[in-house]
Amino acid sequence: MSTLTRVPPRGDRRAGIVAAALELFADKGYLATTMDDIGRAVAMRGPSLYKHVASKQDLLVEIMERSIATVLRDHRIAVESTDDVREQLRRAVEAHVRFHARHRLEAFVGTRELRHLDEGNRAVMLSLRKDYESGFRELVERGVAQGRFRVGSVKLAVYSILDMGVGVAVWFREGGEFSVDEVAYHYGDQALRLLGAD
Amino acid sequence: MSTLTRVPPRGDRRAGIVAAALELFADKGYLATTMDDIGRAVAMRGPSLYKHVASKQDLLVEIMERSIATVLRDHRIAVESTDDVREQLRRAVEAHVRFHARHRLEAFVGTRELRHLDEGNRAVMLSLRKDYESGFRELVERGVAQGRFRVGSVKLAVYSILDMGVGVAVWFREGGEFSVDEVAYHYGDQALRLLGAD
DNA sequence: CCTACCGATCGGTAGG
DNA sequence: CCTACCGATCGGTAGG
Repeated sequence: MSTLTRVPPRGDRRAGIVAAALELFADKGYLATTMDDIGRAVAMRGPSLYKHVASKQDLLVEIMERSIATVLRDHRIAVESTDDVREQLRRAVEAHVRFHARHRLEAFVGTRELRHLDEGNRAVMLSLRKDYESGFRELVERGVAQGRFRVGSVKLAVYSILDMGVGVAVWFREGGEFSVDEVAYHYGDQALRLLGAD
Repeated sequence: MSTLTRVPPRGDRRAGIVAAALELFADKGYLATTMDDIGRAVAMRGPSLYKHVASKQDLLVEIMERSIATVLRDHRIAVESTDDVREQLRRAVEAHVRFHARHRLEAFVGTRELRHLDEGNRAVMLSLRKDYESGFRELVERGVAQGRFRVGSVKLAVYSILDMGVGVAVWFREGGEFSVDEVAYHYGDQALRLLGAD
């Protein structure tokens, strides 16, 4: 019976395509990746992809939107999980680092392919990234106001903490010298040191 | 007389082309930049560039080689300028940050376009970057051995310090809130805090 | 989901 | 340093 044949549901097919695109965009770059490349990765011809996605650009947008949504959600959860600003900062940094270790490819594509987003999509993405940065800035400012952190410059401290987390995506390997948890813990610690936290 | 006419010397013409390529590669990316784009920036047609450079790839190689050579030289000078490991580390971080503030475009191209280097060139570049990283690692290890630094992990501390410096290239603006010197000083300070330096 | 194909782009060469 | 042009590639559409 036709209801028994294993036809991958529509959503799964599309998800597979997005996953393949993510891997290829991260590896070769958006421009260097062809629709044929993506098709080959999911056992189709390039033109067949258009039954599932509207365009190559659409794939990039979907990847980036999912990424930033995850990051923002994890950040919010971390900050709302406690009232102590020092602990909030630690958990926010840990969430930041966990994302960059677990979603290395998304992290790459998210920053390196920003310029290949269409005008409107890029504006939205940049604004969401700004929000994320602001969340950290407010956290550090509050810690300073409460006398819990001592920094030369809030702005430079925040950039430093975020950038060192972003860097994790470059070198982290599953099954390597450090587990995700270990890296998250160490980076939380380093961030607190950098902030002169009590 | 012909010796009086202002013909730009050969080297200058080539330097102008490399400079234009740097700006375009950083802005649009290597693949998205056409030889016509570069030509337009120096008031020529694309094909005319081939009188000065062998290929588009050559331009990328030249940009990257110059970059890494500068970084390695500045690092060496910083380390050789004193015997105190704490001061060596501070000066090495300052040199690292200065480079990423002053040569923002080179920094972008140097990391983001690595994958568009031909096999051989890429191997050389990766090896030189490894050398740079090793220089920092040895510095931190020596500081730890001398009891001057206290870190959870040398490796993670070095990655963190390097990555936060790399991040400077993203947001730094000449004439902005901070001067190059201020940024270099603050980052040197943050690195020492992160290392638990005495 | 496939083949055939369009229209546009691009690095590099020819030949002044 | 320029125009003309080659050969190859690519996103996307037509029409099954």
